[in-house]
This record gives sequence, C-alpha cells and structure tokens, in this order.
Amino acid sequence: MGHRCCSKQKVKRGLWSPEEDEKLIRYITAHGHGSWSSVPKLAGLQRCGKSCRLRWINYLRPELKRGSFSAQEEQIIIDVHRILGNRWAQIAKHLPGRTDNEVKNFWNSCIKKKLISQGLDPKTHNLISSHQRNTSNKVVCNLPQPHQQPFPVFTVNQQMTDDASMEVNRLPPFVTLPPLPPTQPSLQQTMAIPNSEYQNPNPVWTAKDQSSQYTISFPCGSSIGSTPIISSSSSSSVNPFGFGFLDENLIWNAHVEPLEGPRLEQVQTHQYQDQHDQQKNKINIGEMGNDHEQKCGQDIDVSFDSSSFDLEFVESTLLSGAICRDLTSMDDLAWNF
DNA sequence: AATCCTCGCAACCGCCGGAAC
DNA sequence: GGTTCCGGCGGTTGCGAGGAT
Repeated sequence: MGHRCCSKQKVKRGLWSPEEDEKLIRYITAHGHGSWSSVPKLAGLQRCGKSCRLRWINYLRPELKRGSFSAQEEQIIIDVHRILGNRWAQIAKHLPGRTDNEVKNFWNSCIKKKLISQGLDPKTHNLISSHQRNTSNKVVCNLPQPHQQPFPVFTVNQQMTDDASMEVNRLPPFVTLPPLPPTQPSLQQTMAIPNSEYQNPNPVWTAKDQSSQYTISFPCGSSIGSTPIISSSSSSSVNPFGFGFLDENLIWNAHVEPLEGPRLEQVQTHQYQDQHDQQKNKINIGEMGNDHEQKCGQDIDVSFDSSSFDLEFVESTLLSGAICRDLTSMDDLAWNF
C-alpha cells in the first residue's frame, strides 16, 4: 500500500545503498531537509520522504553515536523506561547521539531479556512472582503499567483541607522523586518544599495508596540516601507505582534534608481537575504556618491518585539534570486537594 | 557442507496530532 | 468545521549474519 507521500511516485524500498546515502547526505548538508516530502525529488532519490527522514535521523546524522551501548546508557534506559514506559523517543532524549529506534531495538534485544532473567517484568519493572514465573513462560502482570499510570500524583482528601496548612507543613523539605535508583545520581530530582527550620530528627511522612493499600514512609529530616519504608497489606513484593524498586539493586533513594530556599508561592493543581475545584482547592503553602516542630513526629497520609499523573512533569525533572529544583518553577507538578 | 534456528537491526507500516487550507 | 498534508512516534516485519545441529 505505502504511505500517502509516496503513493504518487515510484519509490524504492529496502536497504539503502551507499550511493543513496551519499545523495541524501549531500543534499541535506547543502540545503537542509526543509520539507521531507520534497527531499527525495530534490535530492534525486527514488524514495519516500518518510524513508529519507528516517534514514537521516537514524543513520546519517553526523552527531549520531554508533556502537554498542555502555553500561551507563543501559542503566539510563532502564531508569527512564521504568517511568515512561515504551516512549522511546523520550527515552532517547536522555541519550545524546542515540535514536529512538536504536534504543527500542536495544531494549527489545537485550534489556528486556536481561530483566526477565532477573525476574523482573520488563513492562512494569516489578518483580515477577515465583508463581507467575513457574506457571507460565510468559510474563504476567496485572499491575498498573508505568507508561499508563507511571507515577502517582499526591492528593489530599477533601476532608483534610481543613488541616491543610498543618499537614503540608509536615512534608519533608526535600523529597527525591522515587523511581530513580541511586546508581543514577545525575537523574535524581529533588522537590523542594520550603521549610527552612525543619529540625525534627526522625519524623515520618507517608504516602498511601488508597486502592492498593500501600504506604510509603519517608523519614523526614534524615540525611541523604535514607530509604523509604514500603509497607503493604498484601504479601506481594510489588508496589502500586509500577516500579521494581524492591529489587535489591533498585531501591529508592529518598532524599530528605532541610532547605533554606525560596518560598513556595503556589502549588498548581492538576490540569484535568475541574476548574472550579482547582480554584477551590488551591493552597498557598508559602502562607502556611510554620508550626511544624511539634507535628513532624506524626504521620501524614497522602493519597496517590495514580490516574492523574503528569508525564510532562516527570519529563521536565529528568531533563533538567539538576539535583535540586525549587517548587516555584515546578509548574507541572500537580496536587489535588 | 547443508540446513535450521536465533538474534540483531534496519526499515516499513499505521496511527496520531498539529498545521495549513 | 472538515479535509489534507506532514512530521513524529511506537509496533512490527523482514533480512542478513552467525551459531548450532
């Protein structure tokens, strides 16, 4: 059948010859690609514009890095895939000189098998139970897909809003986004919550998933590298977030420490939430009280709404490469109240 | 040596969203 | 508002190389 752009003319398919490559390189180097649909004609190629684009992007671009993937690149792919799922183009953006096609092929040919051999579901990065592994060679996982609901958004029940100022003040000043293992410090992203006088040495705040009855406890005020405690009402070793961080090599690196920083002016509510509710529920943490000292020893339950995850936020956090980023610039972060 | 099988990878296909008309 | 064009993306296919039998 063929694509529309090449249905009008006779086009060659299959592998590109060195001569065709040469023509394409020469043309694009001299003129740029402009409209891809016109490239084949102008470059003297019997190819579809789409094919030219693909050939250039995947193989002829001078900035491409060829050769096998390094261990570090592999780890980055795994880390980002855990968050984004099969969004190869997004994953490839974290790997300079690599293409989405390359990453996809590498995943399918190598990483996928490696994860399976480690007992991990390559889709969810969760541990595959021994029962599942024993009863079928196929990977079975009914848990939320990371690319579908990859990262929950904090929500606070409406009934909590009366105490919102009090509760929010108990949040740790710094919370490292959970899915990234400590092996990739460059990808760690810290969320700053202004709380300059955070002093309680052993407070805990917990994130609770209502549907799955999981609770994650973050030791507030602890030093870098402390590990959250994940408890569950089920006996499964998996978790509601679709991350396999219970694997001994993939443990969260909760990053909680006091911050002297700019004050948070506003927290954006989720984009999909009803506009009225957004207005109603917006809170200004910057205006909140600062009576956290006597409250930090208590627990706070924060419900996860895994259906309202903001991928752009995760994307921005990964791309920034910064360790810390204060919340005033985290416009994509969504909070439901 | 011939055949079969597996694997990696380049390329294609179909879908989608945005822009232009 | 509907249609067409185009670029981008993810899934899939098909081919060639190399290893196993």
